[in-house]
Amino acid sequence: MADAIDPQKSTRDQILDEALRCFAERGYEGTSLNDIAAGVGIRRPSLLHHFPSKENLYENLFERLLSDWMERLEVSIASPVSGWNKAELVLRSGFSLFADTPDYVRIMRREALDGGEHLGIDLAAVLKPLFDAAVIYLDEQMRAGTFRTHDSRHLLITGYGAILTYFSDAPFIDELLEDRALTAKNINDHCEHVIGFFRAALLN
Amino acid sequence: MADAIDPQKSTRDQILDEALRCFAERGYEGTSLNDIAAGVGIRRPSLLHHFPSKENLYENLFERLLSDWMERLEVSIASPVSGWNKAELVLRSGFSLFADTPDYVRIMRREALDGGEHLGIDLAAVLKPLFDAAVIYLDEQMRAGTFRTHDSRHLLITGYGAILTYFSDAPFIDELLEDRALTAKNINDHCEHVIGFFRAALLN
DNA sequence: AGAGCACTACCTACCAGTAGGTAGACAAAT
DNA sequence: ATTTGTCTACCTACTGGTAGGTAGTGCTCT
Repeated sequence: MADAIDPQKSTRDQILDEALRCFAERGYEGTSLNDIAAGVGIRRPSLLHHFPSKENLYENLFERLLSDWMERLEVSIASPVSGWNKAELVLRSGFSLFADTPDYVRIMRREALDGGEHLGIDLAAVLKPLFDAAVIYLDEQMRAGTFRTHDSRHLLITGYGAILTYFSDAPFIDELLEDRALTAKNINDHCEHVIGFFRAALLN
Repeated sequence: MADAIDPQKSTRDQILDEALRCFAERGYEGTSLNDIAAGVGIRRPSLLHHFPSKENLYENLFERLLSDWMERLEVSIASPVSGWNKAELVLRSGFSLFADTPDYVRIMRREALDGGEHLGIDLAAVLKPLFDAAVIYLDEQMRAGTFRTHDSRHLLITGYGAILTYFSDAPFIDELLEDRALTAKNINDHCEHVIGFFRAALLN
C-alpha cells in the first residue's frame, strides 16, 4: 500500500507494484494497461516505454516473485533441523512467506488455475524439484516411523492446498469468518491451526 | 465431452455446456462470446438470442451449478449417521460431487479469488449456513471427545482448501504427479488420502 | 386446403467502446 | 548532443451488443 505512493521508488518499480496489485485483484485478462498506468499516474504509452508489452510486464513480475519465493523457501528447506521440527519450520516459513506477499499468492493461484498459459515460465517445472525433494524426505520419515504413513505426494498436495487457499481465497474467507482473513491475528490463528492439524495427523 | 457434439441437446443447453467449459478454462474476462458461440457452431448474435447478455449467461450457469451442489451436499449432511462416519460421508460426497463437476470447481475457485464480482449471487452467503452448521457439529464432537480439539472454523477452511485445490489446480497438479490428476484412479487415491489424513488428525 | 400470421432460431452487417501497441514531438538531464 | 521519460494522436483488432432480415414451423381462420 504505502509503496504505491512512495515517490522514492523508480517508475519501473511503481509499475511492477501496481501491476502486482491489479493482476492479483482482477487477473491477467481482467487488467488493462490503462488500469496499471492510471494507478501509477502516467499514460499507457509511458508504461510501454518501461516494458515492451503486457506479457513482458507480467513475465517480469512473475519471475521476480518466483525467485523471491524460491530463495526464502530454500533457506528453510536447507536448515539442518530434522523430523517434525523440519516440517514445522517449512510450514511456518511458507506461512510467513505467503503472509508477506498475499498478492503473489493470488497470482500464483490464478496461474495454477490456468495451467500457466500466460508465461514462458513453467511454474510446475520450477517447483517440481522442491516437490520431489519433499517426497523423499517424507518417505524417509515415514519409513523410519517418525511420521505416520500417508501417501507423501498426495500429502504434499493437501498441504499446498490447505495453506495456499487461505491466502488466495481471502475475500471469500472474509465472509465465512465474518472478519478480515488477512489480519495478523487471523493469519496466525490459521497458521497455528494448520500446524496443529498436521502434527496430529503425522505424529503418533 | 460427449455432449458437446450431441445433436439431441437444445442449443440453449449446448451453449451452457460450452460456456461452462470456456469460463472454467479461461475465466470470465478471458472468454469471449465468440469463443462460446464458435464452440456451439453458431454466431454470437444467435447466442445472444438465447441469453440477453454475457453476464446473464454467466449468472444462469452459476445458479444452476450452485443449486446442484447445494442439493447434493444437503442430502449427505442430512443423513442420520454420526461421529466420524458423518465427517467421512460428507468428505466422500464432496469428493464425488467435485469429481463429477471439475469445471464447476474451477469456476467456483475463480469466483472465490475475485470475491464474487461477476454475479448478483453472493457465493459466501449461500455457503455460510452450511459452514455454520458444520462448525456447530464439529464443536459438539470435540466437546464430546469424539474428535480431537481443533479450531473448527479454521479446520473447515483447511478441509475446503485441501479438497477444492486438487480439482481447481488440476493442470498444475498434473505436472507435479507426472500424470493426469483427474483420472478415476488418482482422484480416488487423493480422496482416500484426505480421508485417512483427516481421520488421523481427528481421531485418537 | 390454403392464406395469413406469429414465432423461433439463425444470419450478415453494423455500432460504440476499449484493448494492446506504435509514431513522433517535446522537455529535461547528462 | 544524446539519452531518457513522458506526452498526444493514432492504428488495428476485437469486445459486447443491436438492427434488420430471412428461412422454417405451426396455428388459426376462412
